Amino acid sequence: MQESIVTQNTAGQSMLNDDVALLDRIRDLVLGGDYTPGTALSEVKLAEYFEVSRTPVREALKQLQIEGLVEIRPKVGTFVREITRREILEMFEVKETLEGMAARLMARRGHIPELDALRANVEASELAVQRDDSAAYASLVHDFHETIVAGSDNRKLAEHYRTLMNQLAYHRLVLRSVQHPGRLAASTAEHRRVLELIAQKDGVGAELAMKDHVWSSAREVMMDSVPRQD
Amino acid sequence: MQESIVTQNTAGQSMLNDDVALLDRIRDLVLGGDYTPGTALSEVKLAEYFEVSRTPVREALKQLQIEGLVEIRPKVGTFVREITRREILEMFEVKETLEGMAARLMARRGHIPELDALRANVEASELAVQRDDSAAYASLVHDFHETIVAGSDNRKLAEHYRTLMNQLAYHRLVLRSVQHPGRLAASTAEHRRVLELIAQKDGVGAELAMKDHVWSSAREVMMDSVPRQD
DNA sequence: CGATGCTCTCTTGCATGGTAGAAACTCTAT
DNA sequence: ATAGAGTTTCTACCATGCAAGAGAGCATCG
Repeated sequence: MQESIVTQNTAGQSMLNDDVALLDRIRDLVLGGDYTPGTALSEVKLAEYFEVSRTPVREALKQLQIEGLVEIRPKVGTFVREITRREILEMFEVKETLEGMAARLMARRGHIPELDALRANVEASELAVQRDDSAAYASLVHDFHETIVAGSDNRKLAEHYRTLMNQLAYHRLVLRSVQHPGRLAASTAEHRRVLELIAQKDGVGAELAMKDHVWSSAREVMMDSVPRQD
Repeated sequence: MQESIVTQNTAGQSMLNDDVALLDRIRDLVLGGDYTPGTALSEVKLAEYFEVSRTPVREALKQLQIEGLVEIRPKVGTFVREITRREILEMFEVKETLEGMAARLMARRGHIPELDALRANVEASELAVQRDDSAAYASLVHDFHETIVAGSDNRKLAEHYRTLMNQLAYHRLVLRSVQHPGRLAASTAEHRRVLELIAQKDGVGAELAMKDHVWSSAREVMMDSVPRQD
């Protein structure tokens, strides 16, 4: 079972990036979605595919277990974990809180470079909505949230946020839900609202607006991207 | 340099707990405070002390690096990281947000076993204050916060919280600041306030009260336990 | 005396062999 | 046919050997 480790499309680009951390490459493999939950991830197979020994593969898998993406059953094997609907809901709750916090912290900082970046981002998003360019939009959404987290100027918050997003495989979820025509415009309006509240240094308002926004998009994503699996 | 790996007191109890994860044992060593920041943690020395090979030690150190407790400089060595005052402040900001979230989530759950545990905890704390028993109090403070996080019924939140507390070495910090006579009574009053708001299912109120409380204790801890080091 | 280059020793990084345990498979007996 | 015990084969796990880089110390040269 499970003859080839990876699909052809990723094999094409795996020629020159050898300094990229093995951990990230294996994580992308797991998040890539080619594996259904329960699939075995053999140390040996992965080592052969990535042309390294079992030791670094093992270290990476151990980390992925801590991140919650795989499950290592001692002396049995390593398997792609099933992420339950409940877990995704919990992650969105944490996401809502962390991003709300980030908006609040950024608002109290006054005029900083990230604010200009945010304004540029929202304006680009509005253009993307007009052109109905959902690919560009998905990328801009990602940047919007990253910019606010960076603008919070709290590195620990940023670390927790990054960990969370890795577990959520958020980008993949968004790509599917962003297709909804109505949601695109609504989401952008919410972005602008958050931006304006931050610009007005209204920390509490920005936090609430951000939480509302996260929750709206969570609802949207949970609707059609996350199957009822338990 | 650094002749003995561990102090005598821990050596006494290290006889029967062999199934305890090596990661936790090394983390306790680092958090134990016997090492000043910058101290080298040799894989070989640790392996000899714990009577295992370098491989599991290496895996544990890699995880501690991700947790932010040590710094691995490739081909040079592994060193106890210096945690800056700024970092501690950032961690308290995240702590404030996460615990506020936990209180809010717990409040909306209604009558659950954790609520009774919380009430018992606060009453025990009030007794401990009367008896001026700061050792018992420190333990109860820990349980109070753990109970609220558990009561939030959000496992992802609990995971992030645990990670954060590991980095903060919070217990050590509290043990020092709890000596302040005035703070003990004030802190307990804040605990009761949070409890009552949760019992009344006032999620927003509980969140705000919790955040206030975390911030007050953070101020206290930062005052005398955290030296200005940068 | 100072600066520069070399060597030697220390570290982590990686590869690999052997071990123990879990699960699946087969063969046997009922 | 089915249940059970033995065996085989897979897995993660750990120990260890080797390699490569970083840095300290020393010698040598200006």
